[in-house]
Amino acid sequence: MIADRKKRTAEIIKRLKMAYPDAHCALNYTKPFELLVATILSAQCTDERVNIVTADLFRKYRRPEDFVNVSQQELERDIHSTGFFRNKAKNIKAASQRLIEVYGGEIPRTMEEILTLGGVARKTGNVVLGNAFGIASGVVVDTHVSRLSQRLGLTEEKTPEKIERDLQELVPKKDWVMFPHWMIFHGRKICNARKPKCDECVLANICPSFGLFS
DNA sequence: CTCCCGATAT
DNA sequence: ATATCAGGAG
Repeated sequence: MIADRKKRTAEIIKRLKMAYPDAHCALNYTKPFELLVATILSAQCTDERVNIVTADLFRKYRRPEDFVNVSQQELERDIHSTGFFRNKAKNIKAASQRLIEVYGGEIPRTMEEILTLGGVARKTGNVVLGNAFGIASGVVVDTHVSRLSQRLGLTEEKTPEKIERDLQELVPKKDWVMFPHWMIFHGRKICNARKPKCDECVLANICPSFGLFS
């Protein structure tokens, strides 16, 4: 059962790695703090849109202090097009405040500490720790990783936390950071939410959901 | 579970 | 018109 899943996961990793050798974090950033802000903005928004917004945003706001000092209203205008702008502005300001007060303006390097920032849960924590610091704190489970893991039969769970636990059992720790990138690239290009292109999928012959959505 | 929310593809 | 996009909090 679990051994079979593990073997299939290894095959999935092998094929996706081959198909997407250039998979990477698609959010633009030049330092860990920028990746934290970009990832908060990426909730229910395409990373393409986030990159358009952060191009100007990171020119105007360079340090946590800059987000603390600006008015809620002005920050809302600056991030408006990413959606959920009231929550996101509030979360970015609160996280920046705590970064200054408790962590000397630096992003902490453990999941436990990152989770105290507010507006930041495991998904965002894993993105920042994995991509900015190279720390394999867990497996990023976003909408793509969630959807593909279910379709591929790697999990029957529904919540991100439970799916992540299953994936940590199946995916070798050395691949924890790259696995989500491969899954996300595949989710965007082939295994779409709406109409997956099963006829073009390199995983077709080992996918329990082959043809199910087309 | 609901709510937050604009931009885009279909 | 509607579903979906590197989610998180109450």
